[in-house]
Amino acid sequence: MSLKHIMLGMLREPHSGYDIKKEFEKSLRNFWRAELSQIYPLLQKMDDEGLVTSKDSASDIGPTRRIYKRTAKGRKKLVAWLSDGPVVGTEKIAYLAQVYFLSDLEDDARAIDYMQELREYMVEWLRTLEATEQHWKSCEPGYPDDIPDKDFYAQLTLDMGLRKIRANIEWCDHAIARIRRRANQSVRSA
Amino acid sequence: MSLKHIMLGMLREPHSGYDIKKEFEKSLRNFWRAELSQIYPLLQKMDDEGLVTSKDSASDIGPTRRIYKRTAKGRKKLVAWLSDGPVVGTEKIAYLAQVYFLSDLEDDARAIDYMQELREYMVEWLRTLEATEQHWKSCEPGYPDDIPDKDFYAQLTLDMGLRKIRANIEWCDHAIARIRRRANQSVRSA
DNA sequence: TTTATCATGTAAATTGTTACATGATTTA
DNA sequence: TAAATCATGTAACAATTTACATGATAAA
Repeated sequence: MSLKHIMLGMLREPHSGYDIKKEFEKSLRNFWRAELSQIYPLLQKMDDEGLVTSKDSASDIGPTRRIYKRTAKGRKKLVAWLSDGPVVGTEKIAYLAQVYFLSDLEDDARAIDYMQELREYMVEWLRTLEATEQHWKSCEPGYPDDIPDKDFYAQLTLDMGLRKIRANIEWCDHAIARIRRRANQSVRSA
Repeated sequence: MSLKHIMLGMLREPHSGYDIKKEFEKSLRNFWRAELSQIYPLLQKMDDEGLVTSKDSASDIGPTRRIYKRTAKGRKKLVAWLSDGPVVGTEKIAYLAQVYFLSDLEDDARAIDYMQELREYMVEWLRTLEATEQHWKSCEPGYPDDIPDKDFYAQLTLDMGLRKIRANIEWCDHAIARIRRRANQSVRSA
């Protein structure tokens, strides 16, 4: 159960459910996302299990916020998750499944359209990652290596994001070129 | 709902639920997986919806197989899915979430262990992908571009897998080197 | 004779998404 | 005055995983 552990990671500092959602949108969206309707009940459950504590905090601009923070037990649970080693082999990448069956479009032009749309999405994504990097560079003087541990490991995932997305764009370009070359050749058998 | 469409892709040729599971293990495991307990009920549902037809086929080595094949309606549904454009932004990569919180181990050596274990997994994965490529190369004379459409698009996903996994290994190496460098430096603030 | 493979499924639990419900404050 | 943001949640549904259940054949 990754979400629980991810939230335990975030709750090193006190956060509300709303905060957690924002953190997903801002920093983790490249590898995980969760809806408020999943976050709120899970926080309550984690409270019941003694993994977090909660306290109410009045807000001047909205309703009372419920602030959670992990307990020693919660931290131990997170460390156990990390110590168990990498959680791998469960990734699902829908767009690759689509590419796998792209021949069913029975039209090279439409396959190219698909790959171009995918490329555009990746380029857009790269832009946001590069903006994030730029922001870090200007805020943290020792970026990327001489920064606090917490930021350093976060930067590692940003670095992976940048590498992955650049590899993806290159792949799209190669794929489009290859489909074009095939399309320009004489008629092939299906 | 991607699984339904993926199965419609597979059911271009007649297959049993058992066959479909094998296909996941053999060819799609890099970007999707599904259990038999999900496959069987979904096939029945798709039959009810008129997306596939089924017929029983006696087997000499086991129980009667139920063979499914997509209908014209099923194929249309698949084409609609592909035509809708890339399904993106829903990927969940648990190991990146772990790396993000690796500072909670509060021990560089254990973080390095983690990254090394991740690297080993990736190397193993690369080996299987390279074996797959080798197999194709020796079976299909025109590999990778002068092969039937269906195989060509499958090869595109293999190519992406190889690129991605190689980028991952490079990233692991860089990450390990960076963690080591930091560990050897003087004490830093958390 | 035990284990693996073939082949079907159901049941229960967990995880995740979409829709619904409320109400205050701030900005356009 | 309408829309966005703040902030909480519940309900219903969909997707996925894990465990259970059966029984034949083939290989070690």
